[in-house]
Amino acid sequence: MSKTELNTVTESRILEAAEKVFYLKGKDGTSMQDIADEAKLTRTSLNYYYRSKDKLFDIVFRNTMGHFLPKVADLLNSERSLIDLLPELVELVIDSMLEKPQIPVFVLQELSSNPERLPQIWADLGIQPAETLRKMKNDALLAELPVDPRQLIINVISMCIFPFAAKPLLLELMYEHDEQAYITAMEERKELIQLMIKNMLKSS
Amino acid sequence: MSKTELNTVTESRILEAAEKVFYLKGKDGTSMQDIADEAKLTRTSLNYYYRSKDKLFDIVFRNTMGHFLPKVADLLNSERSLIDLLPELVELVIDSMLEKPQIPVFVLQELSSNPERLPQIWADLGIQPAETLRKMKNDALLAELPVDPRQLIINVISMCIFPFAAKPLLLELMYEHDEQAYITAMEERKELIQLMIKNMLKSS
DNA sequence: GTCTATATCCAGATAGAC
DNA sequence: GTCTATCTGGATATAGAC
Repeated sequence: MSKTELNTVTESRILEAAEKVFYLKGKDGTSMQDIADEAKLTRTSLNYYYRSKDKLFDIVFRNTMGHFLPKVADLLNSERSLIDLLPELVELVIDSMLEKPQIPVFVLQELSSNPERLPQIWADLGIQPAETLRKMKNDALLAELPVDPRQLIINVISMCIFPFAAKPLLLELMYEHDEQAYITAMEERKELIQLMIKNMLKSS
Repeated sequence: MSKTELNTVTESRILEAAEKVFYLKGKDGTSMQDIADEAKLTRTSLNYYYRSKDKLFDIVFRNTMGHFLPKVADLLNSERSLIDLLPELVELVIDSMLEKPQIPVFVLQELSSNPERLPQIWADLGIQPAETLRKMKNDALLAELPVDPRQLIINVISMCIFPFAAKPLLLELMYEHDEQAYITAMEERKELIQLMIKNMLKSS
């Protein structure tokens, strides 16, 4: 292996370690030492590769958003009606969360203390909120619905994401600490939410 | 005013300041200095009243849970069927969140990094998860439903709570930074979710 | 590239004057 | 009760040897 290859191997080992610890303890709860321990390196080396904690966190945060937002953005930027897209959206979001269930709390906490990050995120991913909102308002199929389309979408993403944000609670209250039972239930929700959507579109 | 009255006035001023800053920046993101500034005191005085940051945080956290969980617990501990209780639960939870919309992220973040706190919370509030789960399984009305009652409840609390956890996102994406429009929409959700519940109970 | 050693800073917490 | 002054520890980050 060449030196630059070794280099990138170490870099990604650091990123993995950083992600793991940041997800677990949050940005402020994590020290560079924690990450160094996890990556089996000294703090100095982290600084060598990523200069500062802020920079390292920033990369982890962007990677996290990049893990699922681009696919969501592709869907939203397509010319199809939102109603057609919803089933795919549900599938997509739940599958992403099953891979990394800690993402919701991690992202919500960061956005809640630093909402000014949002514009940068849209820019990174080529999303234009104003444009998306405009499209939604002009969407012929949506316009005929008995419900406010925004409420419809809020319902869907709430049901997709919240059960992961509240994982510890659900594990204890509903699934008797049985991880597998919890995961199975989350899988089942993909079908279940599709059904709920159909109901919402019918009801008046 | 007597000295002890002045005392308690200062104490509650500190608690208010602590709550405000903890809600905004999270436990690890806040320093005692931040709280002291907010309360217009020196750090020393905080320590005089509350001994340590951990103790202060603990009180804020318990107060927060106490803000809405006792009412929820009362509902769950009653002998009525969960199906009857759901409408009241929706009303209760959404109203609580409208009062303090930062609660969801604050609580979810803390529970996610310290899930071992949960047993203490049940103890404080006289909730017995095992008992509640048992009651749910023996609930005659629930047993006849076409859906897993746990999924039903997850859907309802997801739709009640998530829109507050994601407030910055919704404000930007759906309500063009119009706080009032956002609040009105959240109010409307009380009715809307009732309707969704009816649909869930009908569909097979 | 990775280490040890060190500089700087800031946080939490306490002692003691008033 | 509230302050100033101080202690101690831990965190980020850099310098410089190997």
